[in-house]
Amino acid sequence: MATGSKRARGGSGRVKLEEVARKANVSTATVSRAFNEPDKVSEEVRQRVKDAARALNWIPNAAGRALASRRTHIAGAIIPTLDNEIFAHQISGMQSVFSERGFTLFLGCSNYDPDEGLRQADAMLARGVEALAVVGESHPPELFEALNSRGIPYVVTYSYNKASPHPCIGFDNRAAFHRMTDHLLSLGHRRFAAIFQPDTNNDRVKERLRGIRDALAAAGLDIAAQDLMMGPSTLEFGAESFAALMTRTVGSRATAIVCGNDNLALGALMAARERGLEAPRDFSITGFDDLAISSRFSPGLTTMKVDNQQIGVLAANELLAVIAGEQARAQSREIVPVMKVRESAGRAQPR
Amino acid sequence: MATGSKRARGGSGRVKLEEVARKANVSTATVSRAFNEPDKVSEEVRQRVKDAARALNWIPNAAGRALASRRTHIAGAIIPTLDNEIFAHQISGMQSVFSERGFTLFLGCSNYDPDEGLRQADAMLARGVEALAVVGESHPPELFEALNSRGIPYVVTYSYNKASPHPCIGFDNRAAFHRMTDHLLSLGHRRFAAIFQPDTNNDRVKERLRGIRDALAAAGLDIAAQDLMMGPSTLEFGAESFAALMTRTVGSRATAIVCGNDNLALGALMAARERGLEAPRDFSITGFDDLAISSRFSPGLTTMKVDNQQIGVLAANELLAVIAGEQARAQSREIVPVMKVRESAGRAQPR
DNA sequence: CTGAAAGCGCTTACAG
DNA sequence: CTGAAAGCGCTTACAG
Repeated sequence: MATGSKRARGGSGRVKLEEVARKANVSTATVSRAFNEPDKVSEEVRQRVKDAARALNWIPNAAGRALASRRTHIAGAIIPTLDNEIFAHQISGMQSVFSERGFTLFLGCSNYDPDEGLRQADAMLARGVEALAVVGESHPPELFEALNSRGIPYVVTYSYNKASPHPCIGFDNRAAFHRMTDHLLSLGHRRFAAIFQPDTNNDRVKERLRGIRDALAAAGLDIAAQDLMMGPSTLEFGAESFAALMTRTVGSRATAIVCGNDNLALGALMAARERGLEAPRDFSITGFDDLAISSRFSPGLTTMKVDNQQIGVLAANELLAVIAGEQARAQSREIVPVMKVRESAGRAQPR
Repeated sequence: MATGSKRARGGSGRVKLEEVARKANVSTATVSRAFNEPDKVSEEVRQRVKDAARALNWIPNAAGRALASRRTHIAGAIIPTLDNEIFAHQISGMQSVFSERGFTLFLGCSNYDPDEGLRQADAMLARGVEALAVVGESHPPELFEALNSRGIPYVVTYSYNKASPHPCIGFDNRAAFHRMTDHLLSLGHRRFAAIFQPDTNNDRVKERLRGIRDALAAAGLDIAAQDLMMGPSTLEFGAESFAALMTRTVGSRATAIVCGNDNLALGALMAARERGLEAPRDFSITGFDDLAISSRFSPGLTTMKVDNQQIGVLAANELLAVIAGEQARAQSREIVPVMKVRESAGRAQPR
């Protein structure tokens, strides 16, 4: 009854630092220091405090701590979807680095809807994330403005673009597909088709298509409108698209099919097998991602590999370096995809 | 200089509720109510407050709010790994439900290390998660104790076990593999092998193996020690294991191979193809998961499908119901896997 | 090395 | 319907 509060505000019920202080016979300041700046506390007192904390099973309340210290030790990541292992691997890499450094990770999925991405970013900002990673550059300007005006360090992942105003950790999607197309050109192909995932709100896909077109243009070629199939990134769509492409008469049919990813290419290869068609005898085809199955499939799929987990690791490290004040801004890092030449793409057959 | 604080404690630099109140000419209490209990504020004042907030680009500080209200609007999920699409889909389902209800999601991966899972759970508890979902029951007792002693609602996902002391949202792994084994028995198989992922710290895998053994025991059969291959859940291990099993002389060789998941089964099927062996002519094989490729593969893979996204959705809804006080405890929900009978498992061939 | 106390940015019981 | 003010659980500048 001595110093009871005048208003009933029932606490959280959790043990609080004050109780630890009382039990250890020290001030609250000392308890705090014992955990956050241990060298500033004498060996003996430190031990006493830790014993008391353990005995009471105290877990510091992060809200109180965050309010007082203006640190949350929370980082956030926003990806389009977890249904794609590419992004899952990236998150996995980030998660482990952050966790190791005492950061907990918020995860948001935009489902390729920029507004949803913005909403989730706002929710994370309100909760005091100290850094944010977002996939790609296709986001509302408000998102980057919110980050910049609050001085929250961030990186764009998966895309890499020299000219970008944002720190990027990823690879040059355009250059990668330019390279793949050059490979097919060097095999003698002159007639190209493409099977792609949708490019709505997706700067990576747009860049990939541009890479193909750049390479073809340099050889005086292009992809005809009817030879560009765009749809869901499923085996089914890969298969259907392949079937559609093969309805063209042999003379005007593409000999090389560039797919936006391995899944689409594998779907096409399966459809081919059902029709008795074979790569590289009857056509050539390429993918992107180098899924585990792509190398073991028959024919082995020519594709490109990107270490997505590493993208996540690098992104987290850059963000942590900025948070720690080691650098003013996240630095861009370019990852170079590795080309995997296998049997699915061979020399163009004379017709 | 009038009421300046006596101590320099430089704030966060962010706009705060107090400034919104000043601009709108109301008290801080009114600003808070305008957002959290709008009916308690007159139409006109509410509008004035919202305008002021917008003009100042105010985002509420979640730490302050959490401290005062003892609500964080944060939930957490701990899964073994994101490298498995099964868990990625589950998280995806949870994420979207939570996000819709104003909750932000912490994601932790234990990498099948119970201590790491516990550490992440503690970090989440310190940050005030209002609910937690964990995959499976293989966790240190401290984890569940911490949850229970703090009254944090939780669910175990993916596993379902009638006898479990925890609320479970998932399926009965043992029953599923019992069913699959019965299917193979009904096809006349009497000699079984299994290719499985490791069962360390993994109650789901242990239950699956038990399901197989239960079904076999009922038929007076068992799996010989050398016919149980256990290793990484990769195509490679599936392939190697198949090769190893096929080195046995035909008479003592398994005719049915039960795989712990589709990936292992697909690896085995690929190895078979390389050797000129074919299912179901030369052997029968089953998987679990029904990956997209499993139905299109040739032969189509007999397997079982679980809607993992739905598990995530149900888990999030249960947790939200408890948080909202609609029920005292999360309720268990059993999902029933759907059997997909395809060509890879056929009648046992006479030898 | 340690403590008394102010302050972090909100919410909410109380009073009107 | 609105406001004055206490309080949520910590950290930290200041003083010793």
